[in-house]
Amino acid sequence: MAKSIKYILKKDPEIKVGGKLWLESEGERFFGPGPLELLEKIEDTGSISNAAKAMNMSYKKAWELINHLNSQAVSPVVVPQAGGEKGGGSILTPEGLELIKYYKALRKRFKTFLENESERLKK
Amino acid sequence: MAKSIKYILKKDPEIKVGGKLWLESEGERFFGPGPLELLEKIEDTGSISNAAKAMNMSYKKAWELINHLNSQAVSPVVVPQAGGEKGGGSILTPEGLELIKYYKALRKRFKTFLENESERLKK
DNA sequence: TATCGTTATATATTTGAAAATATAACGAGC
DNA sequence: GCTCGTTATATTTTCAAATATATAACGATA
Repeated sequence: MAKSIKYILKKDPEIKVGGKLWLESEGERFFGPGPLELLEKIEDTGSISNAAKAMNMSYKKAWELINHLNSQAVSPVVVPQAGGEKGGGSILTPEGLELIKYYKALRKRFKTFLENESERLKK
Repeated sequence: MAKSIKYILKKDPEIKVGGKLWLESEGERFFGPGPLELLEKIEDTGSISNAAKAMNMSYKKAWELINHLNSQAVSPVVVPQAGGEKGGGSILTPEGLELIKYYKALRKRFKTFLENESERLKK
């Protein structure tokens, strides 16, 4: 009789089931933990540029994430404004705010899944 | 009233929730899709070396994965034999086979989770 | 004891993704 | 029309991760 998994892996240090979630279109990922944080920081700071700085991301990468993200939505989740008062900035649309809300709820359900699976590994 | 998520993302091409799962110890991953495939190939081919070739992985990386994996188990999941008939080889222990079985079952439950979440995104 | 292809390990090389850098366009407010 | 800091974009540089290469040890079999 083969041992079940909980007798195979070490108990100390504790072993957990970890994971990552994202949204994808045609196998290409366009939203996950990184873009979530970026959206939140854009909301906080008012610009892609400042948001990128705040999370130690290059502006280029941040801009590409936002650009790609916008292309997957019916209408943009971030609206850029080049030029203008203080040089411009970017704002989240209601759709952007809803996306944040959705992903956080999804993440919570995933957390529960991972916790349940990690419990299974224990005696 | 804000739109719900299903009115925000494009319907075509279809958008799905994707993800990845692994086993971790102290935040360090030691088992996931790659090691799973490697174990299966070791079972098929009889050696780490051949298994690595079969999946286009360098021997070094394969050896490190196996070494790390063994260190997380109470007793080894792969037993190496350097030297001997045909130069040696490696065999999976019953624990190794059980680990494959466990991970595949876990992956199936995760697949269900992802499918349910992807359904939510549709009308 | 000679052979075989493997395990085990160290070092050198490649390479590809990320970051850094540079530059132009933008447009409200002064 | 000048200034500001942003968006937008191209190019260069960096760096870490992966691969490639090299070498020794292993041990059953013949």
